[in-house]
Amino acid sequence: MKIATFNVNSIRSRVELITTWLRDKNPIDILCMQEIKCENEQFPTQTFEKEKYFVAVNGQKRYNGVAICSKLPFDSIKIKFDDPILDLQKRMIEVHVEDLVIINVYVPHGSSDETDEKYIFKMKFYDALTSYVNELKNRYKKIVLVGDFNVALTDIDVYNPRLFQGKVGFLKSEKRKLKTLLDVGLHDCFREKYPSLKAYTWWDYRTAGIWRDEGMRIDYMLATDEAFKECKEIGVDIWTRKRKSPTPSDHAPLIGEI
DNA sequence: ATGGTAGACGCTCTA
Repeated sequence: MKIATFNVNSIRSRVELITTWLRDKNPIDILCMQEIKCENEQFPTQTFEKEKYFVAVNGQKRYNGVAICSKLPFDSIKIKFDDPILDLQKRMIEVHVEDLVIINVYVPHGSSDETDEKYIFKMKFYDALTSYVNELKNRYKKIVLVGDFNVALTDIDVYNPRLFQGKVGFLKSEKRKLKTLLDVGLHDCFREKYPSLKAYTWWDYRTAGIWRDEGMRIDYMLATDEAFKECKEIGVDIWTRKRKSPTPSDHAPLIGEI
């Protein structure tokens, strides 16, 4: 099945572009979205149902919010993770589809520097997420954790490593947190399939970096051994990101076939 | 050079 992770930067302003993309470009089975920026009642559930998707939403006013749309039925929707950090904002949603556990996460951005309380929250969020996945691994073999992780891991994941020195999204401490999460037993599907391929998932609106491919790889599909074994193809789809109208998200979807 | 754009919301915050 084709699984996509896509930070949509407001679903209400993006729904038209996304449905066009879903119809014309990619038969996506499971679409995981972050930053839907609306409450559950405001989510265009019926639009996705018309496209033959089952819908699961963990919405939040103004900021954050995540959702999963699936062509295949899921038996449960998890939006509470019994953790004060993970549950503070609406940043996670989990569904079980066939023998796969799909977790969709929007990791905190972290604001401007390491001393910012939002950055501290990002560090704590990584610790809590790592503990959660570590525990979940005892009960499920095939786990796919996708989303916006707001960290680029290595120099090939940013267009100019020198420029990103000391910038949130490329700091040593947050890279270490993401590596620790991977060390629980998750594969960075894209990077393991393509060890040296440049493929960004985000380009800054402000510098119009998309036109010079000045971006970062901050969206990931992470999978346990058993799920990664079945990962046939994976790549970034820049079709929506290159539209001039309607305005695209600043992220592009990462699509993996598992 | 420390900007720039975009979105939700409401006289600003977040990314």
